[in-house]
Amino acid sequence: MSESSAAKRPPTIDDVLRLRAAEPVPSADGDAAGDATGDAAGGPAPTRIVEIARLAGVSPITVSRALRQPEKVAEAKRRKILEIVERTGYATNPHARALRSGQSNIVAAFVSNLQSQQFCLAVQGCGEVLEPQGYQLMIGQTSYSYAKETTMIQSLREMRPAAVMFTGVIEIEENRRALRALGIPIMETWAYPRDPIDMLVGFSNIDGGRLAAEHFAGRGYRRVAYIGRRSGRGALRLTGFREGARAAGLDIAAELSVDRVTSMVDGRRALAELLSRKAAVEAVFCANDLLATGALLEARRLGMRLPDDIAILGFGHNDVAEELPPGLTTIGIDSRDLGRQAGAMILQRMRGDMPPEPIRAVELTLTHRGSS
Amino acid sequence: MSESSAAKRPPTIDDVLRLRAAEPVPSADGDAAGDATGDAAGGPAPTRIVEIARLAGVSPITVSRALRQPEKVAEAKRRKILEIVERTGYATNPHARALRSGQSNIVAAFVSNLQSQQFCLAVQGCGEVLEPQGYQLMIGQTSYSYAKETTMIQSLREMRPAAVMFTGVIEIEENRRALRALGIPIMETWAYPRDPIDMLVGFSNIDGGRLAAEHFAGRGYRRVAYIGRRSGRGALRLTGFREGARAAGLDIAAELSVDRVTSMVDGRRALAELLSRKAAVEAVFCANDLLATGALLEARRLGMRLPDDIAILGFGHNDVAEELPPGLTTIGIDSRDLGRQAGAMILQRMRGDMPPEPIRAVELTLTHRGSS
DNA sequence: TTGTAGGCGTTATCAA
DNA sequence: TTGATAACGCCTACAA
Repeated sequence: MSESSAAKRPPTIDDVLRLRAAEPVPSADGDAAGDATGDAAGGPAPTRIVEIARLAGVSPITVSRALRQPEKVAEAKRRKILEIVERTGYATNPHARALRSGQSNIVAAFVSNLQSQQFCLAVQGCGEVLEPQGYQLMIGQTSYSYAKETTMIQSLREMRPAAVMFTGVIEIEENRRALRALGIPIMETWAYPRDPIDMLVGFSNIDGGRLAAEHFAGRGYRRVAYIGRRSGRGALRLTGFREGARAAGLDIAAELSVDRVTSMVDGRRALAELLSRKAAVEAVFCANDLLATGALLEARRLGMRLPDDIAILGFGHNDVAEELPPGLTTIGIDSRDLGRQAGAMILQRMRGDMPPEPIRAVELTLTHRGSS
Repeated sequence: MSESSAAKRPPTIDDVLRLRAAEPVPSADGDAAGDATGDAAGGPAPTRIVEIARLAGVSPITVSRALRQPEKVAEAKRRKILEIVERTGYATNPHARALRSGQSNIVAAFVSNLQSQQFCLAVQGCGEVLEPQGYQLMIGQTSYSYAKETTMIQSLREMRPAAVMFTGVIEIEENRRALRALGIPIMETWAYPRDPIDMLVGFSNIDGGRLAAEHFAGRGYRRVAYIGRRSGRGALRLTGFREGARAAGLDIAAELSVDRVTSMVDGRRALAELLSRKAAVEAVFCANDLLATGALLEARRLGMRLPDDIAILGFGHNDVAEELPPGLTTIGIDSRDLGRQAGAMILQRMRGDMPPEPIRAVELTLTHRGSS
């Protein structure tokens, strides 16, 4: 840093412009070591609890208590200790703590896909609850691959987190056993199995599919179609859709299987394929919003009017779905809230309380917009 | 699990349907403990290196070496040890290792916004390089907040990661010092400051802005406008845009400041505001694709033809930008590749090699589509 | 309320 | 190439 030696304030426009591309000059250019954290006392921050203990004139265990169970330390001592900790910038070594206590502050969170807005929201919600309590989220991506899921679950044995959360449920029996064997809180989400490994905040994907069929029936569509995966949650949504359609007397004119969903293009293609079948479909239920937005865009590209020429219904409550004219009708949950609930339950279990109810359901809602 | 006791195979449709909503039954229902990982030898996996040492008839340190520096252990012993480790499912305790060796296997990655496709791609790319080498990414979100950034950087002192990566650069001097004081590899990205803290894989946002102006000039637009933030990277892109516009003789008819960008709606609003000014703008450069897609949608909603009535140019190479008719022209980088390069450099530094060049530039490209 | 003693599981160091 | 010894920093168990 050359022009500016200011600290403790947000950067101004000048700071920002300082970033202007220039010859790379790798390092600092002589700015005096000043009041950076840990240097307040004039030296590097202490790395061991004994140094704090010495400064405070108490034994190490008292410092330890002052940090973890302040109520167990006399007011005066506690204040003095915490003041010294604050001033010196001392930070507990989490490895030593975890080694001795057997308790880590890391919670592993696995998402099927980091690109998914809803999964990220759920993880964020979970982090909002856990981080203020001193836990750190470690995020991994399973990429909808059973092989990768298995590898990551194996790696948990090494990582030794305090708990694990998934944006999904674990289907492979061997993985379920491996998770149970960890002996830590395990949170599954995004479905409603009857036998979760440990805890669950979920919803019934079958109900979601049924809701889709009921919505179509209510709007007067008769010939309907499904686009989506036939495995995992897609299969469940399809099952519910079929049941709902049968109950309402709808005619399922087509079920289009899309195995890999990586972009809207997959939805575009699927709709084009569906239309090429000349099945005279009035309404399409897409198993997720990425497919649905692709289908919606394709329909408009072909000059079709929504919902008159074709109605489209998605799943997932994705943001983009709201913005694309005429607006995508979509079924979904409040993902951030799901994450918060999951975080709160995990927290309870880590603290040793068994939560009153290890299984919770979140509400599925349908947001009606112009596409149906 | 009731119907199915299968393991070691991907789930079939039947397994999936088993997940059908039902009465919540919290736990397992008597499936015999079997060959789950760690149980292959008939008992729980060993948790200490001495147990492996005993089984192999060697001392603990030899097992430790066989795992970390196999070349230093005699062939026969090494094979025997690794076979036992494999068979029993033993996993090294990372806390003990980190405590004794002072080396963690955790790399902290901070993104400004987890919802950003490009940032996630960069983190994914980084993980692709680091995870096979045994490192784990710990992901945090700074939410474009200097306060949160500061808090998270403080928490690094406790976390003691092996390295830190940011999808951005650190502007606040105090934070820069705190990071330097950690004494670990620090990676900054997404800009091109002349004095990175430690290492950088970046690009010049000023060049990006200039590229935008040059593109407009090349397509024959004269009256142009800017929509975006006036802090951080937005300010840099604006600076470059101004320079490019001046050099090419363009007329910047408006500069619209948008401070919080959370959804496309911000872009919609900004364009509406811009149009209300009756500035007869021909082309708009939006500092990011979220704003640009919002602007594009708003323009179409108003019945404007792109690019004839108005041209729109974004920044970020976002996926969605490709799909929205008529396709958004956008400037950007290969984010996954940036992440991979960053990961490789971090790896080199963690292994103690100073990489030949601590600063690398990635290429900015313009993808031309129908919106300009 | 505070302190003493000792060990969590691993690896650095030194010695053979 | 292998091993003995000790220490990393903290917290549990127990005692005062």
